[in-house]
Amino acid sequence: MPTPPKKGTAGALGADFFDRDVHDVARDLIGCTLLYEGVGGTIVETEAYEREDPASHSFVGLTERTTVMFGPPGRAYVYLSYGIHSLLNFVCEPEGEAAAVLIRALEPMVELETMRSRRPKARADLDLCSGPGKLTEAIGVTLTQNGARLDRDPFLLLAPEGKPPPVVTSPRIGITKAVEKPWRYSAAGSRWVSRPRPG
DNA sequence: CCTGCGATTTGCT
DNA sequence: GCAAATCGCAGGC
Repeated sequence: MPTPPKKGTAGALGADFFDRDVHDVARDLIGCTLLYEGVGGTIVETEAYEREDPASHSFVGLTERTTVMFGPPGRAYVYLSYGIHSLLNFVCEPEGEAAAVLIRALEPMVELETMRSRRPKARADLDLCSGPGKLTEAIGVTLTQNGARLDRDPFLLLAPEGKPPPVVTSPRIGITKAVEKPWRYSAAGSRWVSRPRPG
């Protein structure tokens, strides 16, 4: 059977990209372009969360909040952190599993002025998207996008145009369980990652 | 450069 | 009832 042509923009990442090991996805997302309503940039930092991972929301099993994580891959899992920040994750692995990649930092590339106006507290462009709560504020992602497909508007995810950058791993940030797992993935040497800097 | 703390809401025990 | 996948500000070195 010939492979049917893929719909959507050339190079756009579909559900098949996310239907595999969450660590492979987290690593391969570094260097990809993430746009939300035409605003965003290059992904430079992610973290992987597994089904049987004490640091993952999915560890407690299927609840109202974790329903999206247990659902099909290629969807957005957005939740409220510390009562204030919306954090954006990409659901991975087959339906019934529950793994997700947290998007932690972007290099701002498109619609810089829009992002600056949404984040007046950012003193420099380095502060626009250098954290999971910062980048959702900058690109405009909110809780209403929980469960939304990533392969259609208003999301646009593109594979790197050239060679993807080298990736370094380090321990995850802001968790209290499974703190030793090196499941934070960053573009090597990037100035756009969050604190503390890897390495 | 670093450390400490309050904001503010939800979800699970 | 409390901990939480964070951020920004204050204060000290």
